[in-house]
Formats: sequence, structure tokens, C-alpha cells
Amino acid sequence: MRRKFRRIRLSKVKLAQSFYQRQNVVQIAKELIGKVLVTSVNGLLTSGVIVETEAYSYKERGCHAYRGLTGRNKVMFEPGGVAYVYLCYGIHQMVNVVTNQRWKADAVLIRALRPLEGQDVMIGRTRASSVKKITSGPGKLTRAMGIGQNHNGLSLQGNEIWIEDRNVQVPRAGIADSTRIGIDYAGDDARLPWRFSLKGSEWVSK
DNA sequence: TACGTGATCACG
DNA sequence: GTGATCACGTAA
Repeated sequence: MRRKFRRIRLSKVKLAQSFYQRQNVVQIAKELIGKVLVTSVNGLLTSGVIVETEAYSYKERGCHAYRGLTGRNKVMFEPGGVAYVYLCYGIHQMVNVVTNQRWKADAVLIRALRPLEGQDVMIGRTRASSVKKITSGPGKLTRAMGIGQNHNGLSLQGNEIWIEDRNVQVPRAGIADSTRIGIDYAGDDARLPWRFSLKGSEWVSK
């Protein structure tokens, strides 16, 4: 009984499909600052407050979907509300949330978290000596959260990976914008101020 | 500042 | 097939 009640409460705070399926990926990237990314992998729950994101739109050159559908990016073309996970530099898993409507292949890259639950699990996965800095970067946080290719295409309404609103208040002025990292190939689009971070957070990547 | 790392993509 | 490239992280 008690267990059931808890389940219902938890599912209620999950961000709904309607959050992800809006048109404005830049707005969504901003709103994701302060939300909580959660994974449950092999029964181990980990979570963290999102403190850094980047927006990507299929209309600009920084985006994997800019040149159309390929084997790697196909889940970006699904309706918003699924995870897009890909391998970068042969080593690092990167996690995005797909947004917008089907075929409007926008996504938000999750770049950094402040750890909440399961910190001991994150330390174990990364073989770090402490929780310090283990989620301050897109490649590091996926390792800490246990995110890999098996998450690619999963619905964020499911029970493996999702995002919650825990009513953390983030004032508009508390969010910094800057250019996105590592997309020099994007020409002028590399100058778009589509990276967002929580001002003053020690968990933001360098 | 340098480079490991391996899947992916655009060539033919 | 093949080769260039890559939404990073760490060591130095």
C-alpha cells in the first residue's frame, strides 16, 4: 500500500511528454537547469541536479541531425521525450534528451550534474576517491550514472532514465549563457549562445 | 598543448 | 573497404 503510494508520487514529478515536445529547444535547455536527472540501472538509483546543458537544433550546423537522418542520429527524429545516447571519441557516452515533434530533430545535451542520490554508486562506477567532480562533464556524468548505448532511444517516461521536477527554484538571472563546447566545425553556428549553466555552481564543466 | 579511442559517415 | 572525423578527458 505504502509502496504503491510512493510510486504514484514519484511518477507524478516526472517531466511529461508535453515538456519535451515543445518547439523551442533553447527554452527547454534553459528550463532543464535545476531539474533532476535520474537513472535506475541494475536496481541502483542515482540522481543529480542538472547544472549545465546545450541546445541543438536540426536547423543549424552544430547538430548531428543537420545533414539528415543517419544510423547514429535516428532517435533524434522521434517525437520528443526519448534519450539520445552516442559514443564520442571512442570512449565517452553522451546523453541528450530529444525534443520537439517527430522529424524536428532537436535535442539538449546534458553536460553536468550536482550529485544527489547514489553518490556511493557513482564513486564505485568511476573508481574515483570522492564524489568531487565526477559528474562535471558530459562524458563523466554518463559513466557515473551508468548510462550507455542500452539507453539510446528509451522513453523518459520509463523506469530506467527520466527527469524529475523537484521544484528547485532557479532564478532567470541565475543562468549563464555561453557558446557551445567542441563544435568548431559548425562555422558561424558555433557562436550561438546555446550553452546554459547554473551560475556559481562548482559542478559545471571546464 | 597533445593524444588515446573506436564507431560512424561519406566516399566510391 | 577506407580514411577522416569526433557535442571529451586526462596528463603535462
